[in-house]
Amino acid sequence: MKVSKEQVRENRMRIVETASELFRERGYDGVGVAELMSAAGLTHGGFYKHFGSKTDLMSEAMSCGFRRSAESTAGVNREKFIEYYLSRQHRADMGKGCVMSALGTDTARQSESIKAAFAAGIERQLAVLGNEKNVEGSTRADLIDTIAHLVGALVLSRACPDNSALADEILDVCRARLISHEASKD
Amino acid sequence: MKVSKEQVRENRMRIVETASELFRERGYDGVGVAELMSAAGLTHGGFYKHFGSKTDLMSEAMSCGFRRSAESTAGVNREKFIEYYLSRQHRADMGKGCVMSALGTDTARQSESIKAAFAAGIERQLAVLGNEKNVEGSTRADLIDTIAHLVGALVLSRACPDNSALADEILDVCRARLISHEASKD
DNA sequence: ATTATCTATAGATCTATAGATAATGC
DNA sequence: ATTATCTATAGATCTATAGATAATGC
Repeated sequence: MKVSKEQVRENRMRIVETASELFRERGYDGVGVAELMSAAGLTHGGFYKHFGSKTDLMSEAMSCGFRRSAESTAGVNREKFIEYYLSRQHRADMGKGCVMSALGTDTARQSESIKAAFAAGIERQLAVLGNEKNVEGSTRADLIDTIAHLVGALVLSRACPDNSALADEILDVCRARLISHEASKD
Repeated sequence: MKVSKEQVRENRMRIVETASELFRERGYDGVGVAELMSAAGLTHGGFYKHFGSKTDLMSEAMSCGFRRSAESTAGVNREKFIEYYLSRQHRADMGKGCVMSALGTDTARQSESIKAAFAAGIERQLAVLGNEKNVEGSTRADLIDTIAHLVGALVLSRACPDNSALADEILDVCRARLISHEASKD
């Protein structure tokens, strides 16, 4: 049952990517190793040849999620980013969405090494947003402020009953404020 | 081993309050019924005479936490509230702090009835803030916007390594923005 | 007599490990 | 020969229930 080196690399990557989505969807404690491996098309016993522990995977899954976010954010200007971030679509798909809003609170309860991966992810996101033409005038403080605002709005909206008026109101209010605040600066 | 009716009420309340803190500290999945009851000074078998399930307790524990927050927020003006909310002290004590930032993401993954309790808590918090003299000029939209901003800043700061520069930077940047934004309105 | 709490346990998880297997890669 | 994956399981959880106990409250 041994597989080729390339297959091993591929399997490992698939585990990380599957975990990255599942952890965002259901939380760190909400996904077991067996289920995770099964979702990746493997049996759970094999897990420990790839990772020392479930916690070790968490760091990698987090970095993987941030990398994906950075990729899909590259080239998007501030206004488009805000519109995507506070969209119903993003709210509905926690597994494929922003890591900060999906795993922020989980991370607060975990080890320093996982927090370090989270902080690196924030910096990565700040760097991507800071690179865009349309936010050339933005300071680092502007970007931090915007990101915190976005994360809070999404977290609160998701915690409200599905399709409730309040859930939508939160997104709509914050979107309007965030975009008009930008406009008033120009 | 039967106890008086008053003792029963007292025990029930203590379970809810203990749960309210422990859930905020370690998350819904991070606290077991046995440990919870033990922290409340009881044995775990007795739990199910008080609550139908652990999930049922979650709703009550959440409302309890929001009630406490509303109590301690009453009479605090906007600027003081922001300073407390984004303080190192609040960041360090998740168990006794804001429910929205501690359980927002947990709630997003739970049932509609728990989300309803969360939404009611948001409304309660909005009502308290809206009642304060110093925010008489604030619209509902202003308050929602402010709360989202605060929650996001705290969630991100807590997810960064303890005492890291970034963790403090997030609090400091958002505090300055939130307070100056208010000042510019006057 | 009722019933809140206790002890004990059922049954289902969960993380991690042990040992067998079989295909790769020297 | 090495080793990634498999099956099987150990040992520790976790939620929930069953039955005993003993003090309240009719």
